[in-house]
Amino acid sequence: MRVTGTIDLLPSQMRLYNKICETFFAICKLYGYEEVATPILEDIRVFDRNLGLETDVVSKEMFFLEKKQDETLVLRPENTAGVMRLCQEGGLFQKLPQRLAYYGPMFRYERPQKGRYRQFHQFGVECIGVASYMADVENIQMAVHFMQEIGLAELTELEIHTLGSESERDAYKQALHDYLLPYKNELSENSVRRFDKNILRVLDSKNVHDQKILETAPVMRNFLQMESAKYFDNILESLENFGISYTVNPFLVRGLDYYNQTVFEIKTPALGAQSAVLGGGRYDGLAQQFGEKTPTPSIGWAAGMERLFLLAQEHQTLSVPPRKNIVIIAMTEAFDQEAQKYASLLRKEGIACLTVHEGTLRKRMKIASRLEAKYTIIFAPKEMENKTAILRDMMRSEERILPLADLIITVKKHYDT
RNA sequence: GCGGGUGUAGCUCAGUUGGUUAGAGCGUCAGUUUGUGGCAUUGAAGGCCGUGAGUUCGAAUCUCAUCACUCGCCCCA
Repeated sequence: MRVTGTIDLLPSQMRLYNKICETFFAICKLYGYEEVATPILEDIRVFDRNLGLETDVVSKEMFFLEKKQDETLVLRPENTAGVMRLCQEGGLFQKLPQRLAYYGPMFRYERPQKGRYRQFHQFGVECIGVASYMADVENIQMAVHFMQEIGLAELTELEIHTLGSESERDAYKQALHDYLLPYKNELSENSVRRFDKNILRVLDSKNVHDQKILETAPVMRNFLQMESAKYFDNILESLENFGISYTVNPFLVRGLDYYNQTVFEIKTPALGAQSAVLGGGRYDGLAQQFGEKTPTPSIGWAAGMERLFLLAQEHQTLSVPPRKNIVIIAMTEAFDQEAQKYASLLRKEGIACLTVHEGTLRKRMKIASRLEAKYTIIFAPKEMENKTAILRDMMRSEERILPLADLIITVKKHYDT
């Protein structure tokens, strides 16, 4: 009985899964991002105020653990706040800039759906302490690069927007509120809810009448001061120069309160309702929540492993290498020891090797085949009399008889070809 | 939290207006000159028809409940 909202991964799936992980960390290495790890368990205070008390993630989606005295523990619902905590407690804010990466399980108590699970895994990167817009560009470039490397570039697209500074955003929200208020009883039920909860989300309404009202609504762009506008334009210009295509989505609103200025998402139409596979943005104010005296320019993103995995699996965008095992078959028990001995020798050479001890030769060959054997070595009575063994190339269906003394060196020679 | 759909073999699914021993394909296992895998072929095993109650002479099939999965809404990765 699997717990609701969790998934198992079979060996065959795990290979693709690991390939995605390896790709992520290879990208991190190329951009100079170092891996960190924080606990899955955190004090609730890491998240509640920092993500926003009114956000869904905090208000209804966290897994609580039994209270011990006056501390309340939760399973982390995301990891940007956790990384900020790590930076503070590990003294990393003293040595800026920091470029950090993480991977691990996150937990949100939601209704499971395709690509949405209660335990899911996020890849994330955070660039802390670089105020230049080049940090944004680098970060986004990295995200796009990651998509390309796992073959999802064709299936996804980048959307970007800016929320401006906190004061600019507040001014805009106020203006939007003032504009929409007279229309409030005309708005769709959904938009009314958004009006009260997160007014920017009203902009994203699919309702035709709502859209008509929104046609003449104030736009964010006009509330940006010179500095913010220039910052955003610089990013867009750079993306174009680097050949990264994007769509400016003025309705892009992120679900966590700590974002300011640049926000972006990588979306796919191929996953049903779960269109976002990666999301991120700037969060210059978050470090202060963890004790920094002044705003610390920071930007990062997180990608959902399960969503990437589903896309890569369904669209077969990533090839996983064959296992390339060597399988040793001892045809009679008398050769078991010998088989193990040669298996050990091969492993010492860094070559993956298994032995098969049960059943008829036919049966054992089937097992070797299923183990994706590149070569099968057969220790058979007739050949063993002359200190030789059979080496079978499973792909080519060719065999030859080799002196035992040449076995290791021959396999080693052909293993990587 | 709110809607819709589906639960039959390891997997993907059939199962006719309720009617005797519940089927297929794939997979598994065992054979097909007992010293050779993939292909082909023969055969076998494998199901409390999600769970509980009800209607009925009789339920995989109808009703209710419950659980799980799934797709949307909301939100997000």
